[in-house]
Order: sequence, then C-alpha cells, then structure tokens
Amino acid sequence: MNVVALTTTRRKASQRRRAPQIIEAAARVFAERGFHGATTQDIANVLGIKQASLYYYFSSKETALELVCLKGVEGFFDAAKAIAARPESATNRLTLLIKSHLSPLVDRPDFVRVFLNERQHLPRESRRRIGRWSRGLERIFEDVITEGIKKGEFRADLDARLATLAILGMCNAASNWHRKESTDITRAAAEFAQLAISGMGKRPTVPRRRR
Amino acid sequence: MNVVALTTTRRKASQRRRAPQIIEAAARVFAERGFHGATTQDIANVLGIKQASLYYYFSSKETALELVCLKGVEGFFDAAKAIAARPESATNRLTLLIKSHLSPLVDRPDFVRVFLNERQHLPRESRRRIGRWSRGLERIFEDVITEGIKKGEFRADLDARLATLAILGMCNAASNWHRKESTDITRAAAEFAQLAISGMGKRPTVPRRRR
DNA sequence: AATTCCATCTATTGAGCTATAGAAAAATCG
DNA sequence: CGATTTTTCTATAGCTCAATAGATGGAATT
Repeated sequence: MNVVALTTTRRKASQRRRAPQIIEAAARVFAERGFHGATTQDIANVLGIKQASLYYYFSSKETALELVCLKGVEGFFDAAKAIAARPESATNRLTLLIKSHLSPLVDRPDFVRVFLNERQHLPRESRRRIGRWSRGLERIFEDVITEGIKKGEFRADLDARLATLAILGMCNAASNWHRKESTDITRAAAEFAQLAISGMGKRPTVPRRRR
Repeated sequence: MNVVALTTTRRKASQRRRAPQIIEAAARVFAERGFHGATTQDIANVLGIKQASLYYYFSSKETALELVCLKGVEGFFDAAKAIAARPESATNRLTLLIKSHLSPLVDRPDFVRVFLNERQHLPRESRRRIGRWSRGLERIFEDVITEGIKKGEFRADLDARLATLAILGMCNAASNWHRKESTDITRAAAEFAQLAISGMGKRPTVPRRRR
C-alpha cells in the first residue's frame, strides 16, 4: 500500500465538500435540543443521510460540538480587539463593541447559541481553550470601561467588572429571545448601547452635543 | 384489599421525609451537568444511596426536573406582583423588582440556574405552564417600565420591550457568573438597578447646565 | 476501460441509562 | 414485642445511542 499517497492526497474531514453543511446541521440540532439532548440521528435526519455517515465528517459527537463552538466565536475576538484599539472615546468604542458583539446573532444564531449554552460540555482541553478566549473578550470590554472611567466619560463610582457582566449578560441573552421577538437585532443593538452608555454616564450628565 | 387505608395513609412522594434533600441533590446535579448530561446515578451518588432508590421519591427523571424548576420559580412571581402594585414611583418599583429578582440566587442558586437553562427540556405540559408564568413576570417588568415612560420618569423614546429584555438578560446572566465572581449578589443588584434606572432616565437638557 | 478516490450505506457491537419488581432492612407504633 | 409502614437495596429488563467495520455505487482520473 502506498502510504505516501494516502497521507498526501487524503483530505481532512474539515475540508470535505459538505463539511460546512454538516456542521450547520449539527449547530441547528445542538441549539434546539442541547448537546446531550441531541442525537447524531437527529443531525443525520436534518441532512437526509444515515447516522453512521456523519462519522465521515467528524470523529465524535464532541468533536462536532467543538467545531460548532469554534465557528460560533470565529472573528469575535479579533473584531473586538480591533475596535478597542481605535483612537476614539471609550463611549464610542463601547457602542461599537456592543453592536459588533450582537452582529453574529444575525447570520449564525445557532452557532452563537451553542457556544453560549453548550460549551460547558466540551472536553476539558477545548473547554479550557475556549474559556480563555471568552475571558479575553470580557477583558476587552472591561478595559474600555475602566479607561472610560479614568477619562471621566463614565461615573467614577462605577464597578467596571459588574458593568461588563451586565452588558455581556444583556447582549448574550439576545440569543435566547431573538427567535421569538419581532424586534430586529440591529435595532436592539442600538438601544442596548444607548442604555449602557447612559447607564454608566456621570449623573448630572449632559448629552454629548457634537458640533 | 383495603383501598381506603391505602389512600389515606400512604403519603405522596413529595411528602416523604428526605424529599427536600433528594430534590436539592437533583438541582445540584442538573445545574452542573444539564438535564440530559446528568444521570440518575449522579444524583444518587450525591446522596450516597442507590440509583433505583430515587424512584421512591419521583416517578421519572422528568418529574424531578419539574420539581426542581417549580422550586426555582417559587414565590418569584407573587413577590414581583406585590412590588409592582405598590404606590411608589416606577423608578423605585423597578429598583425593587431587580433586587427581588436577584435575591433567589443567594439562597437557591442551583434551582434558579436549572429553571433558566433546563426548563426547555420539560415535557410539553409543564413547559407550557412554566412558560406562561415566565411571560407573566416579563409582563410585570414591562408594565412598570411603560408606566414610567408615561409618567415622564423614563425617556419617551425608550422601547419598553427591549428595556425589559435587557434588564432580565442582565439579571439572569448572574446565575452564570455568581459562582466564579467574588462580588456578592446584593451589591450587584444595587449596581444593576442603578445602571438600568439611569440608563432609561431622561437626560437633563443642555440649558440646565449653565444654571 | 480500468483504476482510484470519495461519499454514503448496511449491519452491528457494546456501553450506559431509565425504570420496574420484589426482597430486605430500618423505623414507627400499638 | 409484634405488626405495620417507610425506606433502601439487589437484580435486571429493555432501550437508546455513539461509534466501528466493511461493502457499495458513483465520480473523477488516467
């Protein structure tokens, strides 16, 4: 047998033609029933193939979860980091952060939902990795808020950590209601940003009158 | 056979001596691993009894979930309704609502967590019932906010629905971080209330600044 | 046309889990 | 103590599910 041919020509599971569809089906099913509540049969049903055929695309159900979670956070972190680094006021950057944080909910809601609710069921190693990533994102929000406090844009007595948790909680909850509610996400993002900004603003604050 | 004796002397599962402990163990395990991720064996392990013995206390795993969820919401709704009916400003009532909403997290965090994350796995009937309850609670928040807008306490352009979702999202997320974060819930409740109130409040108009 | 590769299928194994039945042990009560 | 009731145990049935092995058919390649 030709070992070289095998290793050079055989593609990884993630590069197989229907791989994106398979992962999307997994995302849908995991989002709907939760990781443990979902069966590989459920995923196969969505795709119209047999349960065993899935294992051509991933080596275990847990691997499938990992792929879904990874796609759920893809770009997230880098986008946030870029926004935080801009030469703008903390207020503006936080507004952008909130809008950016909500945007993936528009085009891949299932992936986000799975990432938020099911990542706890990942195997140790990848859970740690994703946890680290997650904390990094929180950090970005918190740092911008802290900076905003220092610069006098936000209340001096504000607890940056709690404000971060509040904002992220508010945003992440959107993945739970965005299906049923009629409101579109973009509008929600704008309203949420305004809520947060004025919520953290200095008490006898004056609206920022530009120009 | 003596039917009367059976029905009069035999207690319901919920009245058996250790029933509260059994439900608490279930709450702990469900909170930690999720309903489908948890096994009845896990629950038995916590209690130091055999798996089959659990069925003396509940007739199915789903029933156990239902009991946990019910205890998770116990009192919630009535407390909120009472607060909403008080003869106080919308601002004050909303502050109280937020504090009241977070308080169960102090004494029965696992139950709340299970209610929030696992109620979707309840059987149709009880899921509906709890869903109705949940919508009722949202309604209370939303009504107070709407009233606050009408009375001029909050911004006229505020979307009451979105504000409700934001506040509840912010509060409910606390069940996810309260374990790891050092902050105590009472403090968080105060800060959250302030964030929400000033976030929805009318901003002073420009001329007032000069006085 | 023959060969190789890709995608899916059939068939099955083996593990783990819920739930039941009935015995045993422990507690309670007359 | 003896009887009754409550609680827990042993044993196991029956099912579902993830995962593997190997076959099949079609597409691409030479």
